[in-house]
Amino acid sequence: MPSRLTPTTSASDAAPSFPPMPDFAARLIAWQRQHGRHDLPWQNTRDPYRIWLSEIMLQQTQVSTVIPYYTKFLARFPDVAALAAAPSDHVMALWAGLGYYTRARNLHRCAQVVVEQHGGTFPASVEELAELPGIGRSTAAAIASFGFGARATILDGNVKRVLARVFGVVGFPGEKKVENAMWMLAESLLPSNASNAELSAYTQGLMDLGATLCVRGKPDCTRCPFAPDCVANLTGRQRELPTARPKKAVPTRRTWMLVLRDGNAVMLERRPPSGIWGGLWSLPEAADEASLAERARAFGSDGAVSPLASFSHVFTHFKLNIEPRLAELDRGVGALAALNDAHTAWVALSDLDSFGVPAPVRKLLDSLHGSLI
DNA sequence: CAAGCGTGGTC
DNA sequence: TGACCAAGCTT
Repeated sequence: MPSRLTPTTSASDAAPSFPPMPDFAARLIAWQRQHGRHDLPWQNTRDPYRIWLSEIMLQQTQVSTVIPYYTKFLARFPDVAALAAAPSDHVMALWAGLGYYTRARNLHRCAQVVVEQHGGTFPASVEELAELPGIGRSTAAAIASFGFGARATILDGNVKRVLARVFGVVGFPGEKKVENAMWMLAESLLPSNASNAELSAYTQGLMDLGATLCVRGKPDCTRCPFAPDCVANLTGRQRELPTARPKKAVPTRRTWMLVLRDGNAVMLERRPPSGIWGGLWSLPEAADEASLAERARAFGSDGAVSPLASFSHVFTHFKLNIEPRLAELDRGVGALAALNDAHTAWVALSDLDSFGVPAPVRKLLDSLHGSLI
């Protein structure tokens, strides 16, 4: 029998077991009610639509980043029917800047499935929720817990960090084996005889503990209800748990972007539905200087292309060096409008809000707009 | 299964 | 200032 301070799971353990933790749920619920968060914009409602919308936006995204987007979406699309009926381009335009654009597409599809196959009402079970586009196991549990008081566990970044520290779970949580062990542990910690309200508070408590006390950098163990039992706290290993992601070199790519300008308008191209910035509107690109000049001529420019300040943008898995080039046309607004189709759009620099434009491209165009005034 | 998928916060 | 990663899901 290992000491309760001994890590009891690792990548090589076939059947991990964990130290006992009496009253984990009761202590967490009590802590959440006294010290947790109760005034986030998506709290104090049982409307599954609002809960779902917030949970999708919060995937891999911090609360402070989500709040303005959540407010915008709720104002424009007050219910699931309004969202389902909206054109895809409107949804993408409103999502622009938030990242992970597959979420926006799945959000829209999910709204349509709820309307067409569930009569406009979100299903109440975790199993049915998890079948909907963009809703995985953890998000389904969050929606079911907050919306219906269901007994289901989440397992997000907060919970992984809390569990790794409190129970001394060793191994990168992104690894399947470690994640599976954490799902088992999280399930085992759910309270057995709790009310709907208590189950909601329990789920919120998991998130709140990880987001406000058991943070990555400097966890505030003095205020933690699990400090007397926490493996990381008792052994001074808060910094080592959870186990960090294995380091990997980030490759660099380079692209040339064409700012084709006619007066106050620029030309945008719709990107392919999958891949980086899928489905968004961006600038025409080429793999080198000469190819870009060729594209400019094909669009009717005289071939005079001038350089703008280059910059780089870092994604999760690669770094992109962007070489913007400026070319000018003088056709006038009326002639430009006739060129627009499903893949091409001439857009006034003052009207970019109507299009889903990637954040770094938006910044480039905004700076250009500013310099033209 | 691991890889692909954005952006901004934080230190 | 670059490293690290956040209320993960899909392929």
